[in-house]
Amino acid sequence: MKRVYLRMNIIIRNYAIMKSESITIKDIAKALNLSFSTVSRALKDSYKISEPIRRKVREYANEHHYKPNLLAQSLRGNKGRSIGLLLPAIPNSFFSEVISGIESVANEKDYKLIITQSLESYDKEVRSLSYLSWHSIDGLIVSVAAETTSFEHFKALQEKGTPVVFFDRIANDINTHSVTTDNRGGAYKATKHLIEQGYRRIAQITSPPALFITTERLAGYKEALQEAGIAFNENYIKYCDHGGMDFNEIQTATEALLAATPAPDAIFTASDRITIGTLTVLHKRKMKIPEDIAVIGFSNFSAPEIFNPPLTTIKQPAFEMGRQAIELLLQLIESKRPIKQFEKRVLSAELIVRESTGKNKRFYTG
Amino acid sequence: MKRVYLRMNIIIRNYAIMKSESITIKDIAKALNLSFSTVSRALKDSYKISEPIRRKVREYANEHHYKPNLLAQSLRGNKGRSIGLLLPAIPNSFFSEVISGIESVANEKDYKLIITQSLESYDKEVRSLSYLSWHSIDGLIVSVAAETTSFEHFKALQEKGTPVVFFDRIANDINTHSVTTDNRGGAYKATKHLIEQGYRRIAQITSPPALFITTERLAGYKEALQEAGIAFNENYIKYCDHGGMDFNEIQTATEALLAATPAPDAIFTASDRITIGTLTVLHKRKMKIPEDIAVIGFSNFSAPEIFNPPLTTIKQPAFEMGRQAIELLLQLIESKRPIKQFEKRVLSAELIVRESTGKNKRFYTG
DNA sequence: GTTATTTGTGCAAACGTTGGCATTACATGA
DNA sequence: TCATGTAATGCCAACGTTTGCACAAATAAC
Repeated sequence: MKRVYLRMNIIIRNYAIMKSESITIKDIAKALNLSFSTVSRALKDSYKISEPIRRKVREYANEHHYKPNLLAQSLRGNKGRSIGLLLPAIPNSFFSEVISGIESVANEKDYKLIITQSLESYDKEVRSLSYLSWHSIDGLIVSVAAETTSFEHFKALQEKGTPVVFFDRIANDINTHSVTTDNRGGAYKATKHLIEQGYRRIAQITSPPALFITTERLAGYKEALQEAGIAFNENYIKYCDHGGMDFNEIQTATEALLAATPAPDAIFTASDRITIGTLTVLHKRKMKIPEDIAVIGFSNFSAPEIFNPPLTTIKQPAFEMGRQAIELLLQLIESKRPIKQFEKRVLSAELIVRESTGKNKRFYTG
Repeated sequence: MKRVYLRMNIIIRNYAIMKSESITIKDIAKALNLSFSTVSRALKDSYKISEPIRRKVREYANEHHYKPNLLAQSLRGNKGRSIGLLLPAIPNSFFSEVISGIESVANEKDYKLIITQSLESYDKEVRSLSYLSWHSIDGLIVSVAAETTSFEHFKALQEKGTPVVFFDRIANDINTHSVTTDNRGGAYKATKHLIEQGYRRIAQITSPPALFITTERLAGYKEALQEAGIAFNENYIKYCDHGGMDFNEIQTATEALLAATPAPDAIFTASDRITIGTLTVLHKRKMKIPEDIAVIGFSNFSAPEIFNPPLTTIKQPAFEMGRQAIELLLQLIESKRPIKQFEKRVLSAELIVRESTGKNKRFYTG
């Protein structure tokens, strides 16, 4: 009963906001016979205002559903209360989940989100950045494009005073907050798991070598190999320079691996796009997984268990990553004094074992 | 050679924009000894301005990378040059692709996108709407939540003068532009395909009955059944009231179908979320697809061919739907006189046959 | 009962743009 | 020559907010 009442209340209030021409500070001032500055101050108790007036103003404002005009506030402070978001691609299980995490906080804190996608292209990334800058964003959240090797454009923005937070694909030489998965640890877990399952010739199809995530994942991979006394084989590492935006790139990589002698007995794919591409090629070639070759993916698929076969994955906490990225950004935006001590948050990745990495039945000792 | 030069050029220009404190109309006016109104008018040739002055202003503006302050323009016109986007969920293969389509046009036309998700909840939808309204959006693109049965909140916004365009899940009794898939035709194709493959007891797990997409899909389904002389069986239709946000909902539906006598020999799932849920349940029960039961999905998965088994789908043109939705919206926003004749665009859906609907080998005549 | 100090309030400018109106200069027609 | 017309430009207010400064009134200190 009570619940219904509350809900109705909310709805009615919202309707009112949507319908009525919204009132301004001036209206309140006129109605209450005050100056607008007093009203403004009463609303945000920013200054010494007597209690009775403050109350009167608040009450009137509430009753009439006063909402500050965001456009005016923006113009005044030259702050649009908006956050730029620059990422490789929206329709991507990982990034769309990150966006969702970011959106959840942005809405709550009344920040607009301006989303742009680089589609892994350096040029588009630079263009997007100046676009966002023009829209006077208060801050930026980025995951850099696969093609990007220089980070000057981010530095330029930062020097102009716009706070930047990187997630997942970070620009390592830019000093700011960042949130990443424990790529090294994740790759280590993945590789170790494969070794434990009896695989020895473990290949990796991954993002471009210039990206920090790539080197980290390579490091974790090497670490696990070394621990097991397996020699590192350069030929088993294939890079996708466009982050797999181009299927051919993945196909070429996969086929090169299959053609190697000896061919790998397991593949570690570094992103969902790459995983899809690789699996597509393997299926096309009628290869059995894991009998012919095992596959493990760094992934964010919503249901890897319905794949053929159910895919073993290293799952990244995408939603949480988004949440934390925007939290860090808001911290930078809203802090009074400039922040110099930056946080590099590392979220752990989880190994979820499914069938694509079943025991290697043709175990060998080579 | 030429290309490199051009590219460098773009980058340098963009850097300049990002670095320098951007100049204003006043700066130009001062430098050229003109009044701001003249400068303003020269820049948008809105008024009679002599050619030499126009040229001088334009040149100066270009040289100094003048970009109008969007915040100021917004305040003046009470138009934020921003578009609200309200959809059930961002991390969803269909919607994220739609967003991508919308984004591609929005960026090009310098519109900000304010994205909100309803998570299929009516309450959250209403709240999102007033949130968007507060942010003085110029227009709204919506796909309504599964829970929604009343559309008053949209009407309120519309009456306030904000143009609205619906896509996919439309509010049928609101008079405005919309873009949908040919749901009826798609469902017809799906059902007919199943029939042709030898299935007779065809079930449907679908969205709530209040949604237009649901009734349309049901209509197409019935049409195909009737054409084949198969009686419609109410028990074979299961609705997911929360659009499948809750896995239990799907599980219950699927299990109810499997428990029916006679159990269906094929299931038509109406969205990716539902498809995932249904397949998960079927796999958990070790049912073979299509031997034990066939599955076809209304879908937008990026790679249904790597599923177990490769999934037959009715594919919706999601990106294109997004593009058309925003095009229609911009048409409404930018039109001088009020538009009264509304367009209901219907994009056709494509049947892609894969293994999950292989021939029914235990063909029967019942 | 003066003079400081505090407390509360109002005035006005500013953010960058735009557009109505006023003004100027010059040309046209009677 | 004077009125009228027109083209080009300038002036100024407005959009809604915030905030430094001024000022009045009330309180405190001497």
